[in-house]
Amino acid sequence: MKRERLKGHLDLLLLAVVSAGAAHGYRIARRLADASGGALELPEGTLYPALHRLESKKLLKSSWDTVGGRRRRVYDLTQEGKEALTQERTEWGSFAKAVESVLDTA
Amino acid sequence: MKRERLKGHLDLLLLAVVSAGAAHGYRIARRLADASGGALELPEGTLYPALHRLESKKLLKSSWDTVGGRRRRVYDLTQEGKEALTQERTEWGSFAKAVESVLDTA
DNA sequence: TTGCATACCTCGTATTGCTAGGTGTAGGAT
DNA sequence: ATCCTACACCTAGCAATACGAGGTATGCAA
Repeated sequence: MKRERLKGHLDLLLLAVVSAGAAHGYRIARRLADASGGALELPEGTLYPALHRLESKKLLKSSWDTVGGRRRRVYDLTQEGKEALTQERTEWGSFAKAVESVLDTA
Repeated sequence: MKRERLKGHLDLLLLAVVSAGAAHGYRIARRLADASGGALELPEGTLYPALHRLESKKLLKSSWDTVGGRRRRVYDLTQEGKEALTQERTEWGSFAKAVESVLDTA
């Protein structure tokens, strides 16, 4: 997958994955990879800054957890995040449809 | 449409539109808008630099034309451009499918 | 004790879409 | 005559963000 392809769609994906249940970063990445059949394997330099951005935008909230001596930051959707996800889904739909139309025409 | 959503997909769209027949910038923008039902209306500051990029990458070639006193730069696909388009289409397909899978799962 | 999976982080870079501003032609309306 | 709209091109600088590279640390199995 060409890099930068995610640009503008990563928020949607992360919010969607977290909407399936609160999870820590590493698990989020695993879920994404699984759900996409391996197509979406996020480098950590992409994942963590993106989660921090979403938290600073108040779309996610986090809390620290310790399991078996390992610390995890667990993320969950905020109310705003749920609304943003709905909006993002809609916009993805329009965008994908528009692209498909262009590709069909050409 | 949230801005930046195009990021990483603009090349595909431009190549696809030009593949329907050589055209100058303004016409390319019109075709894109038409084919997408108005969803994809490129600002000129997006369009022209993108065309220049594609030409410098040798995916498009251009020549000047004058019609009714107005000068136009007409773009057409190179062989490399045709191959890149095929590749881009495939990658779009995988990407879109991956995103849909994630959205369906979540 | 070596290696792997788990688990987090940040800095710097490159890419690229967009805003804002600029140039100029043609033709119709006021 | 003047204004407005559509046509048609361009660039500089900004902003956003995905990624590569590098760093820290735990638990467990070979």
